[in-house]
Amino acid sequence: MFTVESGLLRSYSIDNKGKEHIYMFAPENWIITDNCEGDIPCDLYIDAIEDSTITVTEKDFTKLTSDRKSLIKRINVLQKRVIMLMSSSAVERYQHFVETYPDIIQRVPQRMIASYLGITPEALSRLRKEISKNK
Amino acid sequence: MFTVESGLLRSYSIDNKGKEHIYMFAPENWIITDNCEGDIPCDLYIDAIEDSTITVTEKDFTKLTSDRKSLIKRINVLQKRVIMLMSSSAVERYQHFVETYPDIIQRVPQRMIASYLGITPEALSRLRKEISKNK
DNA sequence: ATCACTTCTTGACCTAGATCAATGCACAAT
DNA sequence: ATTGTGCATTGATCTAGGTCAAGAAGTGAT
Repeated sequence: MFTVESGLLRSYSIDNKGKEHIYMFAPENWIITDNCEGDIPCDLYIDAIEDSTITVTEKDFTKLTSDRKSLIKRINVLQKRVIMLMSSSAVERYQHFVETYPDIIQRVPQRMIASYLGITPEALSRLRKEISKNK
Repeated sequence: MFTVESGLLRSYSIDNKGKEHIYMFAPENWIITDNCEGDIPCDLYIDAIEDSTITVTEKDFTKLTSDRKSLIKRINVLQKRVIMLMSSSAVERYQHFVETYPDIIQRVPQRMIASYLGITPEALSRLRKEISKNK
């Protein structure tokens, strides 16, 4: 976990085509971290855009209150979502959604899943058809 | 702040064309909230997709530690980012970025801003040209 | 001054997904 | 049984932004 005293850092991911996607900028007084918990790979790189002075803090998950843990978990979900929205196609986002929330998919109408994925119901319908065809 | 005991909730925003964008689903044992702090409008609606039982907790920002406040602030930034990625055009995202981080725009190369916005450097170049023309 | 390197711009073309309009299909109410 | 009403599907067309390739313009090293 880095606290930026001066300068400017960035965190970014690299997608499967080697393309960078900047996740966030961290100027003076910002905190930047990869938000990774233990096992899960975070796919987030951090480097400096300007000469910077930073202080490094060890994040100690064992010491976190359950309340803070749940906030961090939420940040991780959102982080994944931002990265997916920037770097994945509708098909990839749908497949990721199915894997991550297999139960929810049974319980909500398709137009809502489309809305969550950021596409139209029409696009979702076609994309599902395509997937089942290639199965 | 709602804790879902059973059932399924969703939170969503409505864009300027009246279109809904689901921000997240909340099944059993999830916590869902609008993450709004006092003054800022959050543009996030919550309702139930299935019959649900929930417990309501007042979030009391005055009692939050500064550490938790900074986590919540980060969530709000991410939330805005997800909603923008789903519902706004590249031009709108760029303009929002300029307004929100006027200083950063001077300090990083354009291709990085493009990368942050989720578009290519070429698209950003054209979009800036277009904006300056219509100014 | 020149070469190498990188960023930004511009042009031509292409593709994923949006939009609009029509149809089919389930389920509920009478 | 029939009439609605909302959801999913399909087709035709359109468009924002991507891709690829070629300049232009700035910067640093020799």
